[in-house]
Amino acid sequence: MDAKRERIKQAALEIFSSQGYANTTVQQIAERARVGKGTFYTYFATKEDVLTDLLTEGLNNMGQHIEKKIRTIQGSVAKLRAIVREQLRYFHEHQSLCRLITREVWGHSDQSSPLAQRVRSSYLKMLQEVVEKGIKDGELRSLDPQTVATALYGMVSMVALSMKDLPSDTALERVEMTLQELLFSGITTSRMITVEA
Amino acid sequence: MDAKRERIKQAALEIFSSQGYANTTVQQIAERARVGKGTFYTYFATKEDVLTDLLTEGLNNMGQHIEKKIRTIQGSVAKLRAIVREQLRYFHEHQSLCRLITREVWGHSDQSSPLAQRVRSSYLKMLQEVVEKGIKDGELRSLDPQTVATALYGMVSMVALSMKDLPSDTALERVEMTLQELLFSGITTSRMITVEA
Amino acid sequence: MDAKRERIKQAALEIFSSQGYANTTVQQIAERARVGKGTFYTYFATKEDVLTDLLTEGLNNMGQHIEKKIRTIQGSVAKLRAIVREQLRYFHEHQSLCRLITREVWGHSDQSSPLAQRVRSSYLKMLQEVVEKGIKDGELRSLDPQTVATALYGMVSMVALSMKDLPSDTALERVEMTLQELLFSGITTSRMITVEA
Amino acid sequence: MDAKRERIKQAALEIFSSQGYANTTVQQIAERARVGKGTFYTYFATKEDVLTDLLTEGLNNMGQHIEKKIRTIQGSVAKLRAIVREQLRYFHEHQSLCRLITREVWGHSDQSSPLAQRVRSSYLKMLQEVVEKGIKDGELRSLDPQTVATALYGMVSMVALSMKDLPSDTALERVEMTLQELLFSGITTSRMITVEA
DNA sequence: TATGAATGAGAATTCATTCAT
DNA sequence: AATGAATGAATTCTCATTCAT
Repeated sequence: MDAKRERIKQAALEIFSSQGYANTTVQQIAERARVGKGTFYTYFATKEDVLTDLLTEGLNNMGQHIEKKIRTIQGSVAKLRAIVREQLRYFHEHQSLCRLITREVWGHSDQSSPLAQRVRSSYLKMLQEVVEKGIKDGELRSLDPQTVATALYGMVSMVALSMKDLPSDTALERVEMTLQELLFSGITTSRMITVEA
Repeated sequence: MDAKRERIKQAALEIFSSQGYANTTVQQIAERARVGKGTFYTYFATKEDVLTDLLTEGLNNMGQHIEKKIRTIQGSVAKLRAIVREQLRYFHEHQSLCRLITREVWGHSDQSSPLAQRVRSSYLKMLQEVVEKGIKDGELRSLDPQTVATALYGMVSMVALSMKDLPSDTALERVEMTLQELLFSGITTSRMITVEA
Repeated sequence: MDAKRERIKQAALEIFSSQGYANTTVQQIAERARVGKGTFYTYFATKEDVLTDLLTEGLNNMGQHIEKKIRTIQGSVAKLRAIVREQLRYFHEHQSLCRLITREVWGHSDQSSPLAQRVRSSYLKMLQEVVEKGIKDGELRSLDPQTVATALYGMVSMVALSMKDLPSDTALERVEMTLQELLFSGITTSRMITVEA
Repeated sequence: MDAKRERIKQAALEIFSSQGYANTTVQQIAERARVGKGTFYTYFATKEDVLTDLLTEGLNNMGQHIEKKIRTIQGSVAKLRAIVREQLRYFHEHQSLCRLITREVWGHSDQSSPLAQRVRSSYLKMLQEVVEKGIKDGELRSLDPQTVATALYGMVSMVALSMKDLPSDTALERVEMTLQELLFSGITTSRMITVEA
């Protein structure tokens, strides 16, 4: 039964996300997954393994989900719009995952966790490439792509984390619109005139 | 000697930030602070107390630091500019604190940690008020202030976390400019025309 | 299929001998015997049962083997010679068994393991009887039979344990001769003159 | 208090010897030493560390004790006599140590435990040298020194293990005399005539 | 009969906290 | 005030044994 492995992962995700990885005991995970403590170790070699699994799989899934959505979209601006929309929805729907990534990936220094480093960059790299393309095509302003990608990611994920547990769909849409406006047109009423180097 | 208390706090901050709160032992903190393990408990009742201290004090300090900077500044846009600048510099200079907040405040669900809740909102509230004022004055577009405040915070802090350990001052300035441009004027070359409700 | 039972015993013996009983898992035994872990329990009720089986059977086999060899031999000295020769060869050929006996039988206090007690004495008793007969017949000097039997056993088995894994037959013969000389004629060049009580 | 370290070692020795290392829990050691379980780890890094300590120290002590005794003795035969006497008394007085060595040193294959290898040879080497000297001086017959040393060791230690817990001193003396006779003059009434190569 | 997934009792080890000095 | 030795609760992980297939 591979359903058991999934049950364990799901249980782990939920508890990790609410208490943090380090405060979670294998016992708790097993109980929530309704399996024996020993069974946990039939499916995962160590407690850390579930974490790794959850993080890589979670980010991979989101990455694939989003890539599929934007593949057919023309134009970098439109692509970025879709990314904001999808990342927000994904993290909103998988708030536990988002919290886990924030805690265990962004909350670690690169040196102390090579996993964090790896996981972090996989998704960001895609964002960055979209931004670079947009700049080359003249659709986007010439800003440092890496900074832009990170800022976009940070903006969306922290907003997702702030949303109360189950806001109505309209609330979600309003938040999304706010982020889109902010990101694409800026916060000011009058457009700044900037002379770029 | 109150210097000892500060030494302990500083030591704790550094180790918490690089290993995470839960993976840090009181022994390690004491060693780094060059005091005996028992001495730790002369100054703090529990290990968690240092964390609480660091988080509240850290965010308070940043809040006060920034409030002082913007007090004399006229105009909401100018104020926000200053906030972005100062928060980025503060988090860059205190990357440990930033990481700690990300881990222990944003990485927790509100329910599981009332402290997180409290700490989180104290700084955000100020941001939000500046945004609200700006909207009322017509300087800022009419976007949801809470979302904008959170987005701004997330953007800046994740960018701060991404900066390699000791970038040159010019690098810092370039990142700052990118964020400013992004936030105030948006990412697109052509201003979106949006009809607002 | 009773071959399976033997496969399991053989596998257990080898692993017990090299890692010790307590460090050996049923899993390892099953793997080495090329059966499923559950199958182990078709043939043995508990892990300890295999150990008991191996020890009693091993010592019994050696006992029978040796008794058969000496049955037709006349004279106690000749009998003892044969015993030294055969025990050395048996333990050399079954070094695993010898190590197991040393570990699990001699390495336990009598109280803690009645099995040890029983197993130990079965073979020693035979030795002792041969010695007693020899003394009565005037072939052997009047030394305490129990001590002599134990000494002989200890001498032979520790030497067997010391022999590198696969010494040539001539090496084995040289060792055997050394033991025979030592035991029968003593270590000194000049015969000690001892007045016996 | 370094007495505590000794209490722990003594407790460990006793329990290891009666139940075997692997069956002994740190809990049991701590209880018998009348300290908390955690205290055990103040003095020893791991459970294995006590074992190592006991084995090396035990054999070293015996080695030194015996070397001191024989240093002033002239003649190899006399030296060997003293060795038999002292090893027997030492192992009789420290039966726990003897059992521990038998179990954990002789009961392991060399490959599986480099410690065993090392510990085993340290004492045997000394024995062997005495034998070699005796042969060179013509006091001892020309037998393989390594085999003789091992045989002597095995003989004495297994006899020591067999002695009921607290035999009278006269019993001990009788056993000692038996071993001496056996080792030096051989078991037969008539001296074997052997032509040596 | 053969199997291996499931399980929980149990073991080593860690660590926050206490307390006597 | 400062210290570190002492402690036991708590945690991860192992493994003999059971049992449904």
